[in-house]
Amino acid sequence: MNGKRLGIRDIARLAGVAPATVSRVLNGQKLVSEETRRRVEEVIRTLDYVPDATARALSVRQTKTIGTVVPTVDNAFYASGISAAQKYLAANGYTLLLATSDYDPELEFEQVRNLVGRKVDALILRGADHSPVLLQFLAGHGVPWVAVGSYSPQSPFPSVGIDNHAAGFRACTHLIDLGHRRIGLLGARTGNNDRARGRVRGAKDALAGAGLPLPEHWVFEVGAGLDDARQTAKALLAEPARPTAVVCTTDLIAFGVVLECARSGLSIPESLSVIGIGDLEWSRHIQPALTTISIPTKEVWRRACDFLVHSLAGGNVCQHFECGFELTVRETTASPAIARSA
Amino acid sequence: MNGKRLGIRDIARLAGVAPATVSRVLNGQKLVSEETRRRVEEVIRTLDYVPDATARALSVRQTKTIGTVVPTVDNAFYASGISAAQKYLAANGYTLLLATSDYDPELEFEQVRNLVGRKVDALILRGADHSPVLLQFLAGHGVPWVAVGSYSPQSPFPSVGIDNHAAGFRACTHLIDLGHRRIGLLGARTGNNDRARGRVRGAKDALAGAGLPLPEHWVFEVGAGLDDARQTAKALLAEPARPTAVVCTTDLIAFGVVLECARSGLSIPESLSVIGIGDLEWSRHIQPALTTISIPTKEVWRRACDFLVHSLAGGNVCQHFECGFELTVRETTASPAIARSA
DNA sequence: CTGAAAGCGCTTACAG
DNA sequence: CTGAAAGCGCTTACAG
Repeated sequence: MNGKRLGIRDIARLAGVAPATVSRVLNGQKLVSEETRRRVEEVIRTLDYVPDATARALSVRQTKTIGTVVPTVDNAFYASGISAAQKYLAANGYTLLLATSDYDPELEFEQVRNLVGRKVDALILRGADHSPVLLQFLAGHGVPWVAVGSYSPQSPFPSVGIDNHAAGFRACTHLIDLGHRRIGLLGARTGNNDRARGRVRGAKDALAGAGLPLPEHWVFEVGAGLDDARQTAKALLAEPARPTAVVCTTDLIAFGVVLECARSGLSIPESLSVIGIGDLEWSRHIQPALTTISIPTKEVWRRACDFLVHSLAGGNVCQHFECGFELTVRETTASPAIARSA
Repeated sequence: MNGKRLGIRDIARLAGVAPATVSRVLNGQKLVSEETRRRVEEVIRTLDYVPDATARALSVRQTKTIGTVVPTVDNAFYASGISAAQKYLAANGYTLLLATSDYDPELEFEQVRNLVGRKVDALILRGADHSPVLLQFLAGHGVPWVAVGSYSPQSPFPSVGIDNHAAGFRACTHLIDLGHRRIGLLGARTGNNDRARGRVRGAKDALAGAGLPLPEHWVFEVGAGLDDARQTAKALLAEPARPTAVVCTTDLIAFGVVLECARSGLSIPESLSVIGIGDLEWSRHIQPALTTISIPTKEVWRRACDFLVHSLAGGNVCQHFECGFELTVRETTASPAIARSA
C-alpha cells in the first residue's frame, strides 16, 4: 500500500490531533470527545492501522502475553491443556507464548530464561517440582507463575490441579475393591515430576493400607511416548508370575498395556485388569474402553490462566485450587474371579 | 533480589563502560576488546541480567518471533506440526506465537490481526485458501507468510506441503487396484480448506478415470473431531447398499469408521476396506492397524519454518516445496474377494 | 575499540 | 477535552 509502516503519528496527523489523543481512543479512554473519537477511528479504519504492541509493551511494562513450557505438545494430554489455555487467554486479550522442553530440565530453564527476556507477564509451568535456581531466577526477576497439574497447598507458589496422591490411591483402591490381590504398578518417570511421584505413592499407600505386597518386579518405570509404554507392557507380560491387575500412572501407559495385550492375544479384563489416570479422548474409543481416573485437564489449565489473569489485574485470588477427579469405570477392569471362570 | 528491574544502563555503570558497549557484547559483536568483554560478561552473569527483548525488538524492528494460527492444537495432526515447528524455531532463536481459530475464518483473521500487531516477523498459515481481504491485509502490512499443508506452485505465496490431489488419487487408486468397484468417500469439510478439497477431487478423479460411479449417498462430508467421524460412520453403515470400501480424507475420519465397525461387529477389512490420509501415531496402534497415505507432517512444518528463517535472513529460498507422501498398507484394506469367501 | 546521542512507536503525567 | 514532552530499554550510525 504505502511506503513505510504506519505509526500513531501518521494517524494523528491525518486526523488533525495529537498522538496522545490517538493513543487515548486506541485505549478506549473516556476522556475524548465523541466527535474527535469518531474522526480518529475513521482514519484508523480506512488505513487499516494496527498499533505496535511491542512499543506499547515497552511503555506500559506489560506484554499481555503468558508463557508456558511443557515437555512437548505432541501428546494428547499437553495438547489438550495448551489448547484450553490458548483459548482462554485469547478471550482475555492475552497471547500464549509456547516453548517445549522435551522433558529436559536444562532446556526448560533455557526456555524460561528466553520467555522472561521476552517479558511475558507470567508463566505457567508443569508441576511444582523445579530446581532452586530456577525458582530463584523467577523470584529475582519478579515473574509470577503458577504450577499446573498438581494441587500443592503446602507450596509457597500458586498451584492448580488435582491431588495426585489421591488419584493414585483411588485408582489402586478400585482394583483392590474388585478383589485383586496381585497388583502391579506402571509409573511415569518420577524424577523432576511431582505428579508422577504423587500418583505412584498414592497407589503404593493403597496397597500398603490393604496389606498387599508389591514385589520389585511388578513395578516399572516407563518413558514418555506410546512406544515406550508398549515396550514396558511387553516386559510385564513376559513376567512368569504376572499380577492380575495393573495401575498405570497415565492413560498413555495404559494404552500401551491394552495394545500389547491385544497383540499377544491376552484378553482384558479377563486375564488382566488395567486402569489408567487421565481420561484422554482415546480412552473411551479404544477397545476395550479404558477404565480410568478422569482428570478435567482443560479446566485445570483454564483455571491456571484464570488465576494469572485475575492476579495480574490486581485481584486477590486464592493461591491454590484443587480440581476434582473421578473414577470412570469402563471395560478394562473386572473382578479376578472372571479370570477363573473364563 | 534488588529493588527495580535491571537495565543495560545498570550493567554499563557497574562494568564501567557505556551502554553501547554492553549492547555490543550482548550481540556478540567483534569490535570489543577481550578485556572489556570479559568484564561486562562477568557483571551480566553475577547479576543474572536478561536483556529486554521487547526493547530490542522495537529498536531493530524484528521480534524473532513467528506466529501461527491453526484450527486447534487439540488434534494429533496439528499438535505434531506445532511441536515440530516450535522445536525448529527455538533451535534457531525464534519463539512461536500460537493462536487458534476453531475452524472459524473470522476468528482466524482476528488472530492474524493480533499477531501482526505483536509484530511477528512472519506467519505460518494453514493452506493457501484465504480470503482476499486477509491476503490484502498481510500484503499491506508487509508480513511474510507461508502456507503449510499444501504444495501450491501456482500460488503467488510461498507454500510447503504435499500434493493433496495426488494423495487423494493415490488412496483411491489403492482401493481400485485391490478390485473394489463400490467405493465411498468420506471427506472433511471442503469450505475454506484447499487441502480437503484437493484430496476429495483426487479421489473423485481416480474413480472417474476408472469409470466407476460415485452415487450421491456414498459421499459424506464430515465435521472435525473423532465423535463427528463416528457419527458419519454410523450413517454410512446404515446405508442399505453399502460400498465395499471407503477412502477417508483424514486418518481421524478413518478412525471413526474403524471404531464404529468394531462397535457394530462389522469386520474390517472383510466387510469393508478403509484407507485414510495422514498416518498419525494412532494409525499403527489401532486394531486393525490403518492403511493410509503417510504424510511427513513434522517435516512439512520444519521446512516451512526453515523457509521463513532463511528468507528472513535475506536468503533466496525456493518459494514452493513439495513434500512426498507414500502409501502405507496395513490391515484395513483387502481385496473385496475376501468378503465373498468370508 | 569506545562513547554520546538520537531514535524505535507507543503512553502518561503534567499543563492548559 | 487536548497537546507537548519525557520516558520505556534497547541499538546504531557518527565521532573520536
